[in-house]
Amino acid sequence: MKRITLKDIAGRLDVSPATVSRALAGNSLISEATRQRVAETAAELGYQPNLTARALRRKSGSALVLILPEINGFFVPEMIFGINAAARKFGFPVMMFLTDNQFSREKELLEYAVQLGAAGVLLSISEETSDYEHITRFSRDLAPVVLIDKTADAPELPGVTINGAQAARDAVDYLWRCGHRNIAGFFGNPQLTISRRRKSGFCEALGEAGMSRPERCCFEVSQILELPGVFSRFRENMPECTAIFTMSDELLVHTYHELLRKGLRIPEDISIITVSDGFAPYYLFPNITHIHHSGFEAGYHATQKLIGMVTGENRETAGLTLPAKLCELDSVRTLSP
Amino acid sequence: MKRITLKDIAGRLDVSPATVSRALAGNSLISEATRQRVAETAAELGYQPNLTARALRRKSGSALVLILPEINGFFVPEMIFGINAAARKFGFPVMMFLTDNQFSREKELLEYAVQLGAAGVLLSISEETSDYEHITRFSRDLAPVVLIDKTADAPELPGVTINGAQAARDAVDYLWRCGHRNIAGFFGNPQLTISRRRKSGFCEALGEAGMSRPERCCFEVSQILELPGVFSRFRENMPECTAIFTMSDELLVHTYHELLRKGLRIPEDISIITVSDGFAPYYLFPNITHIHHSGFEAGYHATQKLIGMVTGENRETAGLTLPAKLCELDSVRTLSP
DNA sequence: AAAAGTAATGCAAACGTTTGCATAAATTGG
DNA sequence: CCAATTTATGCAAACGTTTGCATTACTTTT
Repeated sequence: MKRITLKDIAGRLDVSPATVSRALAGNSLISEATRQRVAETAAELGYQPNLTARALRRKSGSALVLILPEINGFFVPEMIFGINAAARKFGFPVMMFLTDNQFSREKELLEYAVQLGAAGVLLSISEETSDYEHITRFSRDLAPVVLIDKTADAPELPGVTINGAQAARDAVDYLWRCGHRNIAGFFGNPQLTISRRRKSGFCEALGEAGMSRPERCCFEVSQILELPGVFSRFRENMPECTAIFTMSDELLVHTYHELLRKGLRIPEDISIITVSDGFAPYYLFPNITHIHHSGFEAGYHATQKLIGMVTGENRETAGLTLPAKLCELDSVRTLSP
Repeated sequence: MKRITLKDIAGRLDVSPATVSRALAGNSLISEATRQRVAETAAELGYQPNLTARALRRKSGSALVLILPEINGFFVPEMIFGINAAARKFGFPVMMFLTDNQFSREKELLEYAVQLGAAGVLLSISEETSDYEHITRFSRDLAPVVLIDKTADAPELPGVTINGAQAARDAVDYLWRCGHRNIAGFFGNPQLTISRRRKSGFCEALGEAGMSRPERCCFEVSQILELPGVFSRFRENMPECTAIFTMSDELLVHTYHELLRKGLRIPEDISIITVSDGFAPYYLFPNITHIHHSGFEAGYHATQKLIGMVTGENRETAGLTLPAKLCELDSVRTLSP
């Protein structure tokens, strides 16, 4: 089927394609009468603008490119939902790509974003990424970039994330107030800024509470498959542990599984607290006390910020730190002194 | 920064843009010598093709459009992973959109796919969709469509999914073999073909095993928030129930939660089996016996099929039914007769 | 009534590629 | 050595939109 173009409408009405274009765009130079007629015939013929041609003429498309290291069932779905909500609100399509946590692929995909004429890029950096030059270059020369969730320590790159250190501190403080003195923390890949931030918040809070060498209480899990091994080490090193902090939902559910497998009851034998977007905590039993971090909000705000930069309405490139809030459920026991 | 175009390369080498285009495309008309020189200068200048211009000239882009009703943490992430794997392998970008399970939005997005010049569409239909005319029209006039996971009973539209009825039968047969005679089934929105198929498989299997009125054992949950209410009804109606079948991961984890909340032990007090892509079953405890349905495979095959249709290599529009396999873990108890 | 201004529209180029056709140069055959 | 063929390249149009700059037809001012 041949697609209807501006020329077809123009031909029907005996006006020029330019007039039709302007009429549909609501240009004030066009008389109300023709605007009407154009709108009618466009509807009648079922005209659909060719966004490819438009993008070519305008020298840049309207699509946002979303680059994620991977897609798992935790946090990412809600974040994508938020991204989509904001993108739809402002009429931007979203193209999604996965880097599989590979630096080389992250670079390739940024180049690909150039080829596609992306209006802007939402990037969650890969585990392997420690050099941000490809990103700064892209954002300087080509299109705005906003980092999301897995952000970097690069001040010139705006990022949207929670204050991970604070979230970890809040968790530790809460456990401490509940009487826990023997607290373990489970963290993801230490390569990632996000892991380091949460770990340092955790350690600082323990240190300030008077613990010496809080690093002893930290367990790092680069790949989720390593968890059972790390968990065994944890059991050997901290047999008296009364509470666990996990820095993500993924660590939570797998740690939960290990705990139940060892016959430990939550929270009678051991307490657990996590950072979460609030889904997993509700389908585990008992419901898991957590520091709530909305994936939807992160996605929505990052996209809104990016669109602001794309349209030029928002020039400031400061990042955004989202609040995280304690959500007290049933997985932490209060110890009597 | 100005992007490098074919003309820039052509200017440097004193050849025409046409020659450069052909050289880079590997056209055999171009001499080996110039092909070399072109390749070198292209690399030197950092040429990146403008895919927008290419799409305009070719009258259709290379992007695949993925339309999903929603994005949750179950099944969808793996499916997207599979889609991305196949799309990358063949060099197709993927644009993702969500319908929020609204029919009107599904239609809008299909139109939008036209505007974007999609090469093909992967569609998982919304809960509200019962009329497929917009889809058949699109696939007839514009670009190929492959339905995925949430498919329709429309023979002219190729779909990739599991044999849901068979999966449900397998689950029932297994429970029956384990000695269970009082089996309940939990199903999603009955509007969806996928729910109806699984439910009918469930009922048929129970019927063939000798149960009268197997519909009594079916519980339908349109919105996951309704689950607690439906679960209460289940407890009243089937107090002697010894085993539960859930048709999806989402139903599984929430049912699991309700069971534990009521103090029921799995599998001592009650057995549970589900259809799953094999993630949730491993992080719950005990590990959940399930009929395994790979989301990755579904996504990968659907995308491969779509690309085959796009490139014209694969003309046949028959759907694909993926195998589902029993994975025996620890959540089903064998009852002694 | 001529000059100046305003309103509505058209012309044509441009965005970067691709491709049918023409052409030029090199090679072959007679 | 000329004609026929092959090989390599260029020209120009096309894809559908947008937009600066004319142009036309009115209306207002002097």
